[in-house]
Amino acid sequence: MTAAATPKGERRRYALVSAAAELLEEGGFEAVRHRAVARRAGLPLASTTYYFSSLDDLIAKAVEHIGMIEVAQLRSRVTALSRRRRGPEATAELLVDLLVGDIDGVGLAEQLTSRYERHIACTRLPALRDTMRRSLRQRAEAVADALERSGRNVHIELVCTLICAVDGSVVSALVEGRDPRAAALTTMVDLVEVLAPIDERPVRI
Amino acid sequence: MTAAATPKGERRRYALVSAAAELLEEGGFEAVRHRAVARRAGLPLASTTYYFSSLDDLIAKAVEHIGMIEVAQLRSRVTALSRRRRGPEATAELLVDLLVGDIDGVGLAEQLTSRYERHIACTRLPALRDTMRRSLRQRAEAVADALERSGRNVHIELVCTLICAVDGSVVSALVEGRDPRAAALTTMVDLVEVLAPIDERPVRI
Amino acid sequence: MTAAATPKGERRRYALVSAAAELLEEGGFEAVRHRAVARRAGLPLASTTYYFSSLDDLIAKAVEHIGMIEVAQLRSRVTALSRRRRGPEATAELLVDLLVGDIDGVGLAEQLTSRYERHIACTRLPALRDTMRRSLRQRAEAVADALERSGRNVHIELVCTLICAVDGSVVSALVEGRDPRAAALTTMVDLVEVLAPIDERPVRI
Amino acid sequence: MTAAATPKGERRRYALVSAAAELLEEGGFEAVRHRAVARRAGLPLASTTYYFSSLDDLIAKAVEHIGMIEVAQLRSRVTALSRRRRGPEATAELLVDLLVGDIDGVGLAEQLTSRYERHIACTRLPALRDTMRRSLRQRAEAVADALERSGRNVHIELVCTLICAVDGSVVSALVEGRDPRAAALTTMVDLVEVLAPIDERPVRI
DNA sequence: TATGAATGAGTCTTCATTCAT
DNA sequence: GATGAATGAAGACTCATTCAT
Repeated sequence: MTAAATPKGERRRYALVSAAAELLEEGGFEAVRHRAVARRAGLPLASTTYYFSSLDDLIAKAVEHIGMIEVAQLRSRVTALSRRRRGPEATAELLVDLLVGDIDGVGLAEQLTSRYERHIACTRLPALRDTMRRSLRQRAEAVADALERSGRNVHIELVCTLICAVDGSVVSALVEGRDPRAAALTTMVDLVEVLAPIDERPVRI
Repeated sequence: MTAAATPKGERRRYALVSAAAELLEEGGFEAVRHRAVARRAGLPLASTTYYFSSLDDLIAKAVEHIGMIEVAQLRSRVTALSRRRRGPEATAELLVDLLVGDIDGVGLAEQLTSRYERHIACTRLPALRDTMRRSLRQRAEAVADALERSGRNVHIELVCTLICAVDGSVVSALVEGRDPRAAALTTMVDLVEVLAPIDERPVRI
Repeated sequence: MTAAATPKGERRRYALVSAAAELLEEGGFEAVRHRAVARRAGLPLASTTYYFSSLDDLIAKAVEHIGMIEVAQLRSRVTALSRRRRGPEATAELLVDLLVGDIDGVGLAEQLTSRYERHIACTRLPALRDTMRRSLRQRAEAVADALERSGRNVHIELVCTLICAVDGSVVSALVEGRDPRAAALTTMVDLVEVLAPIDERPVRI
Repeated sequence: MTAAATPKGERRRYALVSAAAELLEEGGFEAVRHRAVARRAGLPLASTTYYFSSLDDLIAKAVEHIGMIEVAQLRSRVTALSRRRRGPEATAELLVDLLVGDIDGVGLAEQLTSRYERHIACTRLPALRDTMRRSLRQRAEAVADALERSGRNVHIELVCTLICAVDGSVVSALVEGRDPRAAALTTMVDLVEVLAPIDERPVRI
């Protein structure tokens, strides 16, 4: 506990969390092992148990870490939002861009796989639930914010529903080996009637 | 099919697959271990490698097993479809009943968790892909069949989109700790405009 | 025992011995396993224990098999002996040709490795001793025969000594990764004074 | 070097290598197993994988260990060389004493068996090659040194040839169940003409 | 504060052999 | 006569965690 207080300790904690996060994205939960994390972080094996009470603890921190990165990335995308055409199709595109864009250099499929692995992991690892819940809420808020900034109507519940549809179609695409973005876009286009009220000036629903 | 009819070896294979499937549903992929499967099946450890070339092979068979059970269950539900009210709300309810109904005694949440774990596992374990793909296709077909039998219009692509939305909302509910059925129903209701053409007599889309 | 009496049984025994011999040459003693032999012979696993009392028994038969092939090969070489130049150098070459020639398509190094593995294996597996002893004696006799046929003097003890020198230099070459034939030839040339009396008409030693 | 001086870890490593070496000499390569080594060293099973990256690694270290012991033993013999008679017979005896003397309490036949097992093992286990090569070179150098110290002429190539002859005759004796020293001596006597120049004052070859 | 050392439990897998048919 | 089925024992190796320093 106090270990984390030192600047050096803080740096090491971060290095370990960061390494664990990388491994988590690359190889799933089973790839996050004490040894692997220590090696990736370039730190001694025992540091993993010194800075974290258990492997589950370290994993939890890694999940939180990725969640924060994802949200930060999403927010910066929202901020940088360029002017877009209006209309449900543009809305569909906007949502897909926000939700299925890759964070950085890592492969998109790998990133999305990891994302949904973390989602369902919450059921088996309840310790992750709060973290994930917060991440999901922040994600929804960021998407809502993006709609607002682009002069659209925000129905927060509807936004959640659309996000679910995107998530579902992305997972489906991952199973089928299809392109996740294309799949999500198709899904959104199918839901054009639902998108309409978001896009219309005079809210009517 | 009856125990007496199947030779002993086949019965043992089945016992192992069945045990592996149980463990998979109860504890996820990492719970499926040679020892655990053998113990659950009441068979010697070596029988797991005698009947299956590797643990991955056994896991693949377990995934296939669950997939077949799920589809069979879904089909029997479709067959037993009671007369329902018409209207988009009834359609929503129908879809949710079909997609988020529990198979048997096992907990619903556990069952759904396992289902989506198996979905995303395809990315890391490509050997599962074909099996899962087949299961998903059969699921979609069964749902389409249900719509047809209940005198509704079938737009197969739209059906897939709705299934994705249900899947996404179920996963979301699992993360949040909410009731998956309720969540799926809410989502469907949000998509009532999309459901409408399914329900209308004269196809219009 | 009686199993071997049937023609079919005899054929199968041979197939198993032959398969075991191949595996022995290719991968050493540890490569000879029930499963591997059965697979290589295209016969059921249990046939390996049906036709042979144990794996050691099968190995012994395989060693004997290779020994007989080696001797037969050597004898045919002796029979086919072309007219050669005289002189110690020619004698050296003759000996090396006979002792370090490869049997058939298999790699020479692999064959020689297996040969000396079988030699030293006798100490750990006394059951092989008689077989190997016979093979070695027949080898020495065949070499002596070759010398006689080519009009040279035969000192059986000296022949054995020369054979030992060749064997030693071949093993040495295998360790060093040098060409076994070249190494053996060099050794023989070093022993030219010893070869001289073999070659001279009037025995002088 | 003393137990007190070496840290505990080093002592354990040594105990394991030493145990592995013993097993290697007593039972050949297949006797060197994690379990057996740990039991022999009186250490927990996991220590074998803690100190050595793999069993092959441990075996390699054991082979190196024996090689160093053999060379050290040979060198001490060379140093302690008593005044000897001259003449080829004495040279033969000297070579055999150096090359076929037993190291310590262990049985001579067992020791020699292990030696040649290690020689030919290099072909199947290339990782051992460098180690063995070094051992063999050092052995040849030590023998050459012995000849020099006893006022004899050294023809390094000839020395190697004689060593090969000794090695070959020892292996042959092991197969036949004859006394290795006697066999080696006989072989050397057969090569008396070759030994002569080594023994002669004025080098003539 | 850190960490090298250590290990019991458990991982998947192979295999020689037995036995019922 | 022949073999599919079966399994206890052992194989190499991994890993989360503890502990002494």
